[in-house]
Amino acid sequence: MVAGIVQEPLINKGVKSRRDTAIAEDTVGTTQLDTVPEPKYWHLKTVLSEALDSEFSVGEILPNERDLAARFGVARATLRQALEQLELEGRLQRRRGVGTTVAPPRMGVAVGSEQHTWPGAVGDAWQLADCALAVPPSAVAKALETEPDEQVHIVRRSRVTHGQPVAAELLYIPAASVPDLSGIDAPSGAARARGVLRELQRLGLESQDRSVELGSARADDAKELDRLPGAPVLVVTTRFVAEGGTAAVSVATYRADTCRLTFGDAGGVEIHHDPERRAS
Amino acid sequence: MVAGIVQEPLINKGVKSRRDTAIAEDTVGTTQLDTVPEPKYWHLKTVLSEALDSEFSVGEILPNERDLAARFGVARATLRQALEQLELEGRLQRRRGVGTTVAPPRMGVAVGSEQHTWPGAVGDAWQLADCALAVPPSAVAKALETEPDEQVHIVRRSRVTHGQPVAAELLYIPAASVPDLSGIDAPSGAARARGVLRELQRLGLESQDRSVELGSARADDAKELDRLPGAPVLVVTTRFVAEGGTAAVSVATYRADTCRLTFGDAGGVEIHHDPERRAS
DNA sequence: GAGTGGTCTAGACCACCGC
DNA sequence: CGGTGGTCTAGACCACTCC
Repeated sequence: MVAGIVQEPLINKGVKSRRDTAIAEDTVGTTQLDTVPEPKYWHLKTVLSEALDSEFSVGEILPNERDLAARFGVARATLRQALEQLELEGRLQRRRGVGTTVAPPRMGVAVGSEQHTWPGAVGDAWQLADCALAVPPSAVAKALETEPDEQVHIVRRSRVTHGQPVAAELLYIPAASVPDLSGIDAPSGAARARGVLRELQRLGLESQDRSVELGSARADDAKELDRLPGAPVLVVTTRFVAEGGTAAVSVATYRADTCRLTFGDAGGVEIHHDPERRAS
Repeated sequence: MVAGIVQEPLINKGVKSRRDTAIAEDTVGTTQLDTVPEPKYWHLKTVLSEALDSEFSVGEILPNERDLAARFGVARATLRQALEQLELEGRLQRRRGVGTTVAPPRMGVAVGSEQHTWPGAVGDAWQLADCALAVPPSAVAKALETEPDEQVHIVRRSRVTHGQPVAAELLYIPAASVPDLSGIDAPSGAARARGVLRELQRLGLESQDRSVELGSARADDAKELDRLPGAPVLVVTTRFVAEGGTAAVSVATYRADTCRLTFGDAGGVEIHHDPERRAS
């Protein structure tokens, strides 16, 4: 669409001008009848998105919010609304006290292959944290078919990819699924977690089903994922079926900003999803 | 946790009090040292979430934002931050000009069974809309292994569950995948879409892989999904492999607020995910 | 301490829905 | 038309990070 002509930068990085390319000028001549006036933050998001494509590279830091807002002639809250959307789409990364940087493309994270495996099988991507005995949330208890006040083993694991934490998981395992824990000395910690998973793997896994939904990070997950509480996450719930019943339930919380969950036979689908260009 | 004692309502629905149960009083005696003062909107979200559980039923409408803000003694923007989170988590539904209502639990939406099938196979959940010939976005072109400026068939479909639109899809099919379209008269529309899919189904499907990521609704998708532009969506990208190459790519946009995507052997996992009670 | 993003306020006006 | 949520403003202060 844009011809090969020299373009004014959408954002003057170094120098501070009164305002850079006022929004009112719109992007080129939109020729659109003002039937439905788009919100400012939406325009802004589009302009910023294009600027990110053409004028910034991954990891580069943007001007701060106050500057950007002034340059575009909008209130900071309005600018922030645009930045929030871009962050939600994985285009930006913001860190308090540091600044806003251009995010790398989302990484593909494999979530379960066709062949069914128990958690903790060789070569899986998870790192054991610890293990405790506690009453699960009622929704999980129902799936496990345990009494609402019955304690189960809860194994915490975390997943790191490319040196970055991407997911935190809670694995709920009823005592009935791991009947013989006599060989395990450790009362808690990674050693015990390892032991519990080893016992679990003795069962024959019949099937597993999974669901994915949007959620927001609880305080503890947020901390582990190096995000603020409330950050958007993809919650992957897996039910492991063995011997006719639910042997375990896993609730894994993935960073929605940096992760693209991949399923299926081969590796990841290599389509980097650019929201502004999805249509034909 | 809450004993069987009579509780003050967290929200007085009918009557307007100066403010209902000030936030400062916190939820019961939290006994927590004020080491890390939680943001107001986070407290608010918790309180509202509990109120939704105990005092409201699905479909019930909440007091309007100005009232609620006044009752809790916060600015409307702060209240809205809490409501936004609850909407993101699928607990609330807000409609401009109407009000805020309590959302039903997210519906499980099956996204592909273990056995691979072409889109348009008998009994799939999609409804054909139309078909056009156009140049796909570059990311899709790369996955299809077509030239960047090569036109492909683009079939639009939509998915309705329980009378509600849940997803909009764009199916990209290179001309090479459907070599013989001679039997199809219609130049466009649902009839042509049907014909193109029928041709596609003649190929042997070898495998398919899928990815899921968070996105925000484009204007046209938003309209079809009955949401505002920018609404959070789960973008499911599927690559269909046949005869050693990519025969088609599907980009499906699901409403993140109302849908829980389910995968796997059996039906849906029946864990309704309540974010506030995920931990033990 | 200086600079960043995160939270919060108290207003205002607009777009939309139903009556 | 009145009432709803959606957008926007111009401030303020706070929490955090880095120097």
